[in-house]
Amino acid sequence: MGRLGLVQKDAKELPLRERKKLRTRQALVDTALELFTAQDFTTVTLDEIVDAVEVSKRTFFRTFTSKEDVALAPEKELWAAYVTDIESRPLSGERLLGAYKDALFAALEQMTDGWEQRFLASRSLADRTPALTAHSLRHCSEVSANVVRIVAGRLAGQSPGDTELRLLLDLMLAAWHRALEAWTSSEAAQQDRAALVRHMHEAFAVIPAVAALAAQDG
Amino acid sequence: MGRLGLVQKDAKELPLRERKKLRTRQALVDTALELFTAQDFTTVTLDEIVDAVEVSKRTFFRTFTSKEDVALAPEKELWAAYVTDIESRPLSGERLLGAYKDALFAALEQMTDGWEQRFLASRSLADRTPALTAHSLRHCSEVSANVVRIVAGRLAGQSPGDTELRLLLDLMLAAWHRALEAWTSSEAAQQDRAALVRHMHEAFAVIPAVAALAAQDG
DNA sequence: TGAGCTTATGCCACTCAGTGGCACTATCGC
DNA sequence: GCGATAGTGCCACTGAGTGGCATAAGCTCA
Repeated sequence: MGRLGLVQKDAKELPLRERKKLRTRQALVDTALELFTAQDFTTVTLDEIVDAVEVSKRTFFRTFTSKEDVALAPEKELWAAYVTDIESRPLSGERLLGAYKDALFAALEQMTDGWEQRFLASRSLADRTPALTAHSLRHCSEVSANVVRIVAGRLAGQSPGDTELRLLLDLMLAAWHRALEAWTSSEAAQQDRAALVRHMHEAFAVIPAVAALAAQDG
Repeated sequence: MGRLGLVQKDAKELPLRERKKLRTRQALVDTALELFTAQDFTTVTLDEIVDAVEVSKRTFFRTFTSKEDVALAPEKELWAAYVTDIESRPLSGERLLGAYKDALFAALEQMTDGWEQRFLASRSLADRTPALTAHSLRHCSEVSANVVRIVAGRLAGQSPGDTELRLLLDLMLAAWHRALEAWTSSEAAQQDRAALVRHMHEAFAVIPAVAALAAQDG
């Protein structure tokens, strides 16, 4: 579909300075995830990371806001694509959950090659590192608030209120988190993107039953 | 109903050493919330807090795990009561959402006098402090996992699967967070416990509509 | 191609959260 | 009261994150 080609073209059109910045950024993410995976998020020190990449600590903090930030870079990439997709996606009062879900599948598809390995490493780390869990949840919550603001603006005044929009999104995100859990805890051979999509379908398939349970005692 | 009397009796029966620990703990929470509210979570330094309470920094970290921990103490208190309530609450496969909700109302009632002021301060801080938002969400997520483990064990094998149990709980928690948002952003005169309960009812009342939206596009 | 502007980087010193270790003091059980 | 058993204070240390300033690298226009 030429997506990758487009990205390369974009990259080539970027001025040298920007390309260098992106290159060190990518190097930082890669080596950080490598070191965190080999050892552990808490034991790996920032100095080890910047020494390995041969940049100063100062440069690290101009690229990332914190040690957690670099470890969650793949996740942030995904959510950025999600927001972009939602912004340009046709919406209607009904089939909202469908739109929420479809945007996530679409965002997933937009990730470049190699993203899934980084994302898997990032998620595995987050599952066993409290500090990363916390940062991940906060980012997710910020994105949710943004998405609801966008969607509410688009459906201005129409059918579902803001609270409904948000609860529905949170419900989908809850399912997404179950899917992630299943994915990261599955055997290594089943940790590619297709498997993640399967887990997402399974988790989303549970939602109707939950809706029934929720409806039966208002 | 004599609940408060019981608590006082319990406190009196505690050995002196324990009572002292509780006293400094309470002093730390109170002054920390005071200072954070007067200034700001990030600008208030740990030394200021421990100087005001006249304990050493070392003692602070024997009582709390982090600076965030002390700021979220009222919230943790509530969730501890929630888990305790769930553990001893009769459960059935149907009316699960009802049980989740009722346990929260029950936990709220068990909080001692003065709790709501501390909780309000804590929540207001959390709303405008990223680090606190993150820690709060993580704690909530850990409690969720625990609650589902408990409930799943009690309903072993029965009707709803673990995923359904978790998604339903997450849905309730999403509503709870909306209620909190409404409560903390309301005018000061409407920030007592009764008002919080009203906001909870309002938020929970939205769930059926969300269930309908979720059911219509599986 | 080079002068001059702009922007990223490196380096240094600093603050502050959090930890480990050890001596000290207060409580408890008898 | 007298050992045993805590909790506390003090001190030195690591490691994350920030501010400031000099330097180097990339960009722009002649």
